[in-house]
Amino acid sequence: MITEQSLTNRITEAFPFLRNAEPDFIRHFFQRASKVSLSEGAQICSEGAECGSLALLLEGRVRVYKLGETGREITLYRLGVGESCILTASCILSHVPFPAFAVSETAIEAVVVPVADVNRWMGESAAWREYLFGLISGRFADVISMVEEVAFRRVDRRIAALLLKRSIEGGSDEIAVTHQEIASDLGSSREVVSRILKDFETARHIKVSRGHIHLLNSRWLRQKSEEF
Amino acid sequence: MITEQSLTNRITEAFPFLRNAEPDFIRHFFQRASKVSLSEGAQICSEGAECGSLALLLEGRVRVYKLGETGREITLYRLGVGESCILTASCILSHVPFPAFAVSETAIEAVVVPVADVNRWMGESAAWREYLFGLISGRFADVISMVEEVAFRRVDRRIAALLLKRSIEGGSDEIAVTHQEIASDLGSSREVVSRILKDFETARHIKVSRGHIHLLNSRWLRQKSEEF
DNA sequence: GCTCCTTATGTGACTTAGTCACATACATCC
DNA sequence: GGATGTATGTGACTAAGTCACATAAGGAGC
Repeated sequence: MITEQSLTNRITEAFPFLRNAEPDFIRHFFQRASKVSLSEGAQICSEGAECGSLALLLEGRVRVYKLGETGREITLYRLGVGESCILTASCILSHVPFPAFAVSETAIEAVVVPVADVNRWMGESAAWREYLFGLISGRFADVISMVEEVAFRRVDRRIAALLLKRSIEGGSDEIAVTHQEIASDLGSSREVVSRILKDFETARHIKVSRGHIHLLNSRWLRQKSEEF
Repeated sequence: MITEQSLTNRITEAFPFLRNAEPDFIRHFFQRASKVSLSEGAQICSEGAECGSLALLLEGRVRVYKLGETGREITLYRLGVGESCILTASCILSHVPFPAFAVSETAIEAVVVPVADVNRWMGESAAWREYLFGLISGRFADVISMVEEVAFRRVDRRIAALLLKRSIEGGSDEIAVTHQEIASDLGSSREVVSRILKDFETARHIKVSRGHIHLLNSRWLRQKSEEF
């Protein structure tokens, strides 16, 4: 049960669908919700696990990824504030085991609600239903474009796109990332990433140092990322 | 509106969730539904299209696929009797354009219902809700395992698995498929498939002829497909 | 400052996959 | 039985992934 005014305000801020939701639903929601915190790097869901509750992200970022038999990884999508572990929801609602891993990339605060309520509210609140459906479709689309990426796009272009995205997100042309992290994001391998980054550097489009990449020529990277 | 007894029976047969659904919902469903037929090879949804209705498959099979800029294709999943173009549903419910192509692989009969009802019934019928959610999660899981396949599994193993699956589905060790079709299914290219099939044939595990593949050694194929 | 240690990165040699530009083979329809 | 369209074969090349290492960069502790 969440009652504290400042917290309910924060939650309503992070989840705008609550503004337009049915008063009854809102009341139930805060009655049944509780708040949890997790530190960075915490395993949130493991492959095959059954989820007993749904977490709505109030603060922080979560990475959902697949792990290959060879140890390689690929990021399916990320969750930010206002989103929720929708794969969890999907599993909850259809009683299917979770087919991936989820891990916190930053410290996290979340609002959690029990499975039973997630289900019940589907029938009671249009706002809740639309919120969940919107998330699921969004992630579904993410994963589909991931298939497209992996199946059809060249790794050098995908790396260029990733560097740009990170630079924009971080608001700086200096980004803190290791080659391994890039590889795990893209589902490629570290050596391949290293080699391509080296090529970029040789052509003076970036500057690499241990754990950091400095973008020197974003225009070129954009062009590269848009080829095809 | 569908009233004919034999047809409503057939529909209830294909969509068991209707058995346990609320009587009111069932009545509305048949009131608003209509039947359509499509021939093989018909384009059902195109990338970027907005879908105005939801189709529930009564007979036939649909392939949903992505098209790469280079012309290569990859199958995301297939729909059979009792399923429905859930990507459509997902797009309907979240007002997002359809991110792929769907085409009929056989002649098709389907029950279609207007978007507005799809939405409204979500609030009115638990059975309907569970049906749709079940489908979405199922497809979501399909696409996720597709990402895994493409990112991590070797093409020869994927081909072995595909041959076995087709053989089992068709109930025969003789399957009618071209190399191009296999490539389009897996998101690979025809030459690669041809070469791998040649290798399989040289090792006497299959026999290839124009448009057909004969499995000679299913046990070996299974083993191959299960490596990793 | 200097060592130790962990983690990050570099590299060559090799295998697997995808591309391009063709050549050939097969089926069937007049 | 030749023409035509589709299916398949092939070599040469580029891109990507794997393996087995070598090397280097930075922090912890002294």
